Amino acid sequence: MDQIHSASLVGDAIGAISRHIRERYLMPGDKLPSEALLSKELNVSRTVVREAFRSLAAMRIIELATGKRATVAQIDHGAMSLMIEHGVHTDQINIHQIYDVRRTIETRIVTLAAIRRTDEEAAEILHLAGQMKASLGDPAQLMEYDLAFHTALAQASRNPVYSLLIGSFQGITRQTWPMGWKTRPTQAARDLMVQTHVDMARAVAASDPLKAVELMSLHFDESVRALLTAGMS
Amino acid sequence: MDQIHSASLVGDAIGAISRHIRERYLMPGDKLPSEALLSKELNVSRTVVREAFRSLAAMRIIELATGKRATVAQIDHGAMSLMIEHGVHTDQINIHQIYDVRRTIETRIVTLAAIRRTDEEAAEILHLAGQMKASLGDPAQLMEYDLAFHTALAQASRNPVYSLLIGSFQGITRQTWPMGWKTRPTQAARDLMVQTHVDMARAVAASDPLKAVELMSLHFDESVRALLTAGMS
DNA sequence: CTCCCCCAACCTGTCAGACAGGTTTTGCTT
DNA sequence: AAGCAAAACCTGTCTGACAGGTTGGGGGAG
Repeated sequence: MDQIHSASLVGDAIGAISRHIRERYLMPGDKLPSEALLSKELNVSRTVVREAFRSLAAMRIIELATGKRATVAQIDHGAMSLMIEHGVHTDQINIHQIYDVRRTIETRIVTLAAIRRTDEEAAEILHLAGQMKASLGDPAQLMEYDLAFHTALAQASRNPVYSLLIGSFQGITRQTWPMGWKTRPTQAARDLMVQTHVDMARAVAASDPLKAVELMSLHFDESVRALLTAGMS
Repeated sequence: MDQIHSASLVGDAIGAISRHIRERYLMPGDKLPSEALLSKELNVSRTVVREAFRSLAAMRIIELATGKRATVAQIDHGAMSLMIEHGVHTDQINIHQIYDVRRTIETRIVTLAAIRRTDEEAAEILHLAGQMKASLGDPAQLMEYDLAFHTALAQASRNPVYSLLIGSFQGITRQTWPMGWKTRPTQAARDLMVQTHVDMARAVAASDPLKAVELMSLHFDESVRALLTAGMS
């Protein structure tokens, strides 16, 4: 019954299921075998198959739903977001390090967005910047439009890896954004922050990557300064 | 016994355990309660707690080991690496998109590395570049030194998020690297590729970020061209 | 002949209990 | 006081059971 213990039955099952997906070229939405069938094929109990499924679902490699069969999943930032948050909460990553990465990739994103955006995307980006301006009195709402703005830019870059990364930082950004906002006490500072976004949207709409990058850099310079003022070492 | 079904018992348990880590400020290495205790506290079966543990372990938020209690884990690129590979295998991400991201972050990494590297790190980076040169006849070995070289640069950037990202791309790079190598058929092309790394290592050791960035850009220009030649659309 | 509804078969979510190892703690012996 | 061995504890896996969600197909109504 029991063969050589390579590592753990669950680990082996994860490998077998991954291989199954790869070898059959399964695409997102395609169905996987049922737990019962896999447990028979792999000669392990349903418990083991279930734990393997859970592991893959945690990484968003597959998707589970009650009653239905497991399916191959679309890439999604949920898992990475949790991992990043965990890193920050356990002092393995700090906010400045995240800002450095965001600055690096977002300057690239905005360049690509200015070059590749469709007209619909340009309109959406302009719209979101406009909504930011309209939400100056409601920080929580403003933050959501801000996040949506950067997500839309990533989308317009036409590179799903950038979307994935921006999404991954969204969770932790949501927890630190208010800190930066509070340190922009004057109306002028707040107007500037929002205006920078509006101008950036216009630069992207005008297909002017250089201008867009300049504004993105300005935005991050300003944000990092705000965080420092807030006492984040 | 059964209260309102928020979503799923396992989902709730994952939340409860995450909260436990956060609220008690647990750090990597700290122990979590046993499965039996958690199942009693959360009023669920051990099955549910185990599946929650597996999910968190898949995201490398906690670490499991037989006999021992679960512990809080250090951030690690294993899970992200699998997610990226899954994205590529299911045609949701292509190699060029990954190269664009790598180029973007590695030019930043090499700048930071040139500024922040310790003398030990500089020596290690020079050593790895030297090993690449010595492995010109053994592609598999050369690839490993190449990967180690870029990992060492990320390390020297002193930003764990860059290390995490570089590590995440390593799995898929390992699967595509040989393709690029084969399209450098002449000895001159291969020498150039390795020499670029040696020069880059020297620039980092000399604390010359501008030169280092220039070489990194050159390297990626060349790599992307190689991939295109290999017929990667 | 077509359409719709409902049921049977299938599938996942959760529980309880059991047992084989690996790990830690305790307490006794020397 | 140091060291060792047994007891207590813990995780990995299996089995069997049942509630509830999902789906395809067959039969009846129109």
